[in-house]
Amino acid sequence: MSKDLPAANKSRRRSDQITLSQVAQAAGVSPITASRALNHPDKVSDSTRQSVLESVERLGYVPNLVAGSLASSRSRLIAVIVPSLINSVFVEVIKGLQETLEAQGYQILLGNTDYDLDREYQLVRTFLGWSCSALVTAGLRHNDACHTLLANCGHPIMEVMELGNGIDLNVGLDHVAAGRCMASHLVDRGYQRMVYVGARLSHDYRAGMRYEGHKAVLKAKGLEAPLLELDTLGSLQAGAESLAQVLQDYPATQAIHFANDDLAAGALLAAQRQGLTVPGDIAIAGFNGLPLGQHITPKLTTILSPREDMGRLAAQELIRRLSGKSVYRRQHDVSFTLQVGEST
Amino acid sequence: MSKDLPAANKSRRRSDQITLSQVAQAAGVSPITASRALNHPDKVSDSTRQSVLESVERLGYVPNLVAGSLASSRSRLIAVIVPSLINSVFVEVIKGLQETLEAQGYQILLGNTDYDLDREYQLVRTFLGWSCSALVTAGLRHNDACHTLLANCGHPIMEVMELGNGIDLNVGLDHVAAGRCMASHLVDRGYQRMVYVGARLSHDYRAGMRYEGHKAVLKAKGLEAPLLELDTLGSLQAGAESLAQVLQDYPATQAIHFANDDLAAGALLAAQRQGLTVPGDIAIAGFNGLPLGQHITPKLTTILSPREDMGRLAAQELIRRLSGKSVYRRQHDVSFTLQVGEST
DNA sequence: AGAAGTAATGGTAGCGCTATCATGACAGCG
DNA sequence: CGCTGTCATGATAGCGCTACCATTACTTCT
Repeated sequence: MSKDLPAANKSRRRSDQITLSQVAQAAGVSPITASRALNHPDKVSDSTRQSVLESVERLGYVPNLVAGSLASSRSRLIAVIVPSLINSVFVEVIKGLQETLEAQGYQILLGNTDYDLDREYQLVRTFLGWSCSALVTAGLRHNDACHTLLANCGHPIMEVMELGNGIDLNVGLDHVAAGRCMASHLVDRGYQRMVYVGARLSHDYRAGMRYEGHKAVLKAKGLEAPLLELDTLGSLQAGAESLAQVLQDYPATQAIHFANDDLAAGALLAAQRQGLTVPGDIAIAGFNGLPLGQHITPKLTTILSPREDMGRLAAQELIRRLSGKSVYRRQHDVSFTLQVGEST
Repeated sequence: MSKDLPAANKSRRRSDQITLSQVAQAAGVSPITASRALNHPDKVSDSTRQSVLESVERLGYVPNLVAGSLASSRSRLIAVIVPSLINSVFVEVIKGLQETLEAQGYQILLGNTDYDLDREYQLVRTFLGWSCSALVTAGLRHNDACHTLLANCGHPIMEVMELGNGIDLNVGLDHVAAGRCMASHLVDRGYQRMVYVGARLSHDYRAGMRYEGHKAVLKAKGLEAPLLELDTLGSLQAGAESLAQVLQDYPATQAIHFANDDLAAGALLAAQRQGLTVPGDIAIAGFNGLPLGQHITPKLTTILSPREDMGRLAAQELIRRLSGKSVYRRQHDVSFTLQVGEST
């Protein structure tokens, strides 16, 4: 009769979701005990836990993680910030991260910077607002504000992809060394005149680091190391077009060292269409070790980077850190493998 | 001297983050006015807004979105649940979603079911716990519990990829029609004996729907429609292997209709290696319209599906819905295009 | 002139959960 | 027998923010 008393009707609940208090009431315990039954099962008696779980099931209770996070300031969210989703490399890292993190009950908050460091800063701010348990960024380069924020936010930071002097944790590989590795291979094969082809090296600065390695090797041998930088994203199409460009700008070229397999495969397939033999007329090398390279003829010489493993390892180290265990190593070199095909 | 009074020290704050109250105090306004200055800028005077923003900047305030979401029960998080990240198709849809949603200030919570409907249910539960503004799922198939939860949770639901009788909003294409389209093309080309090759059709049931379309066309012409179902994920490698299998099991086959371009391209490249001419010895057709298909020789006949557009359109419709505008259409057919190459 | 609206601001009281401390019951100890 | 320790549970009081209602100072309208 006296329900909905105006004075008592101060509730602001907008959803009529079941709350933990209702579950607790149904189970005949206090809300805090119900909370413990769900989050610290070993801290309540077996019988209590049973009856709480039974009530959860019966009422269809869905925990409000927002409220839980606010109260505990722990969210089990992990922010993952990548510069691109078009480039399958980042997707494979995400895959490795996700597989491992989801298994441990973490969720991924995904951010895409489109290679814009200011955008990255904004994303970091937003994600910090969600009290993420940790942040993962692709790469070691940030703008100053972002770097400061990351360094001082108090959450674990994992920087993946490249190896170097990171803010906190770091899993990656040495891109300069990878560039050196491939250049050495090409020199060993006897090529003297070669061009490095990359796409937007200011964005894909890791490809730029590989060029540095490439250049160092060639200079040491007294060879020129011309660079062709494309203004498009790396793609099969861009690779095909760059082949023509290289043959025009550097007609005597014997080998092309591409910044990635998409470009390399595009060029290789284009060479085939034009009746050029690879590596007879022109040798072609890539980077990444995409499956495609091993299915085209001739098989592509490339450098295999363990992308999913990188994600998995990063996730494992983060989990170790989050569970309070001492970190095995702050830095992990996942290394790379030269995969000699038939295209060089 | 008298700081840290035991009686006053009830605070449970673990982080020493700046709060909105501190910003408000610094700006000489009440917390609620500061809140409005940030979230409803048009509801405060220009001078107030200026001084609040100035304090935000000076103190380095990062809004606690968890607290905001709890208070307002709006999170600006959008859950995106896909069955796989290996399959680039889903990544492209995510890309389209993200591009559009991030621009509107929404963040993506990413979930991967690995084609497991129970896992999907768990993810939906978790994401509902985050009071997501909306949920996007790839596909119309869910288990009963999941379907009930989605239908009753009160949030907008967007089901993408395929067209059909959805829970709420739906953007996709008709996969049965796509299968019919390609089969008709092959029949028109004069092929009589053809095999449909798919990978794990119980998982990739949309490929199964395309097979249904394929079969219907062939049956209508009085032709057999044998199916080869692989037990691996679709990949170049699987495509290459399936070619041998088809030639062994169905030696008289004239054409192979593959469930996707990865398989088709793998088979096409394998055929080349084996000295088979395409389409002379064997015709090959795919689905998706991946760039790779247009770079191999002969160019692959395939069906182009607008994956990024699908994501963008889905995001736009969701935003329209979330901003309270009436929805233009609950269902959108993004359609597909037959792309005739040289492989058929 | 008085009613009625609008714009800018603030006080209060939650959102649903969990950290913290307190309580009572019972075991083990010299 | 009192003392300390562990276990299971509960009462209280926030976490940081915003919805809701109230207040004040002005406009505008009939």
